[in-house]
Amino acid sequence: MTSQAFRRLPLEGQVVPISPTPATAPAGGAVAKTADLGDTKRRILDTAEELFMEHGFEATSLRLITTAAGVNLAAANYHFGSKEELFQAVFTRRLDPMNRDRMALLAAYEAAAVGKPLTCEKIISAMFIPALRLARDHEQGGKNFLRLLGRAYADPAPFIREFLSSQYAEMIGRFRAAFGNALPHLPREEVSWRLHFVMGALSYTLAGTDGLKLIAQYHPENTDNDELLLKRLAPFLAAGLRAPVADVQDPDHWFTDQD
Amino acid sequence: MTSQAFRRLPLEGQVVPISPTPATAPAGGAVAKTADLGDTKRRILDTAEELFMEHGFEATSLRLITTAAGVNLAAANYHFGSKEELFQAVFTRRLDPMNRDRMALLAAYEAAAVGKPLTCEKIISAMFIPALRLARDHEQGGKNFLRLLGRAYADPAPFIREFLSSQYAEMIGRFRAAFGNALPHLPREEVSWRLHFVMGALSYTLAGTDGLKLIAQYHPENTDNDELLLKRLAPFLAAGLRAPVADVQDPDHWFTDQD
DNA sequence: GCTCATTTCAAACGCTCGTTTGAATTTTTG
DNA sequence: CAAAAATTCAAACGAGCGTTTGAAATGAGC
Repeated sequence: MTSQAFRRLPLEGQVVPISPTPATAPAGGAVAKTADLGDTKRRILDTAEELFMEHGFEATSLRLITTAAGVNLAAANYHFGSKEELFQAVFTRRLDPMNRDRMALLAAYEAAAVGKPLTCEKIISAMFIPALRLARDHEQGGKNFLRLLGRAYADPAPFIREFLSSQYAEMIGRFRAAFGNALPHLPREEVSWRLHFVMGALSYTLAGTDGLKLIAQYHPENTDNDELLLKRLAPFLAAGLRAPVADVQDPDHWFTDQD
Repeated sequence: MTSQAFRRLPLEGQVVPISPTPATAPAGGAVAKTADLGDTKRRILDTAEELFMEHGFEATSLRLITTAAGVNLAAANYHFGSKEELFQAVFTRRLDPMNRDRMALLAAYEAAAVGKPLTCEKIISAMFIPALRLARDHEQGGKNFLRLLGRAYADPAPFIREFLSSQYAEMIGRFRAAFGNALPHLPREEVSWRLHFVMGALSYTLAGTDGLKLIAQYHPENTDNDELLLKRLAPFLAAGLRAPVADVQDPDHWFTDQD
């Protein structure tokens, strides 16, 4: 507490108010005259989003980011404080509005259903539609972010895990409750497990790593068919959610017979 | 090609023959007198497995591994050549026998079925049982490895992706064919997609990151219930695999109505 | 017991990393 | 236009990285 008392940070920095109209206003791209005003921050964010997606957090250096963005190395620390804070800023910019949309959409569905429980497909669509909007609106940046998000789910770095947990806590709680209402016969614990599986398939799909080159032979470059992808995933997950509960007390069926 | 002509490597190293009886012989643990013979290599492998699982590839340094293993830093490069080769050795040691078991089990099921197509549950169990055996046999090492494996699926490092692809190519092909026979009404492309989703949920579950603290409130320390976990996952996935095919040509149902 | 190959060890190499610094520059303000 | 604030810049810091080296220690074979 002696030498590093105050770090130089821009006065505007760190406080990132959620834009009231994030979808309609391109957030800085409309102003034509001073295109370079506040451009550094956005350029760093965009480039970091792409490179973090491509190489992961640890393997992406600030030098790589700032060089690719065409800005000075020190600008990253000046505008964001540290590499971790930059990483979080990349997420907050898009994840916060997306989860807000998800919860708003779920609430709209529930209000329209006036008490009746929603179908699983409906709840799943409340999770998917905001993700698809993100993928389409910011044409390439959005897709980069979804892949980055999918990979971050599996990143072992503690600060990433804690950050994502805090970002997702509220949304997960709402959707768990919704699935619980949609599947009243299912034990609450089973609902949690299946929501876990849903998140797994979703994040793995969004990550688009295609680790096993499973789909590559059919879609060597799956450029614009994120919709198609999620439209195949939704029925799969809905059917899984509605599956009969396994008899956990009778393990013999699964794991002993091998004929 | 002038200075790095030949690297010093142990004569036995790099060539890791698949043990004919990997499950019965503990592979080095039985010899009591010379417990330190060849112990360095195994200690490095075990420690690397645990630390790679805990921190990921990039964030785990060789110094961290060798210090925790109680061996000299240079021993890692001496026995394995490089950090990447050590990483691959960690995987090969367990992944190769596991996938071999999976294919053997699938073949045994198919032989017993004499031409009749297997059920999805049966095929899934051929994927799960060897993984469960791994989790139980080497009591803690196996579980560490499964979590490491789940995380590696989402790792963006190119050498990891290529390595896993080559390791999995044969097994995935066999299981895709099996699922194709089990679900003859499904287009082949749809089978590939659903196998992709299965791998996603499986890897996410095996990784055990529990990024969103979904299950934590019920199982703060899920120590010995990997079986339970996979027994919940199997019905979920089987139901998803059998789900009716989505009408891809009619996107309106999913993505336009929001009432 | 001597020889020779194998393994271990401490030390160093060159390099990249995230971060900091202080001056130069640009933008804003009065 | 001058003063002040905000931003950019080149340069450097200390630390940690993977890897290499050559000598010391340990093993096996005759």
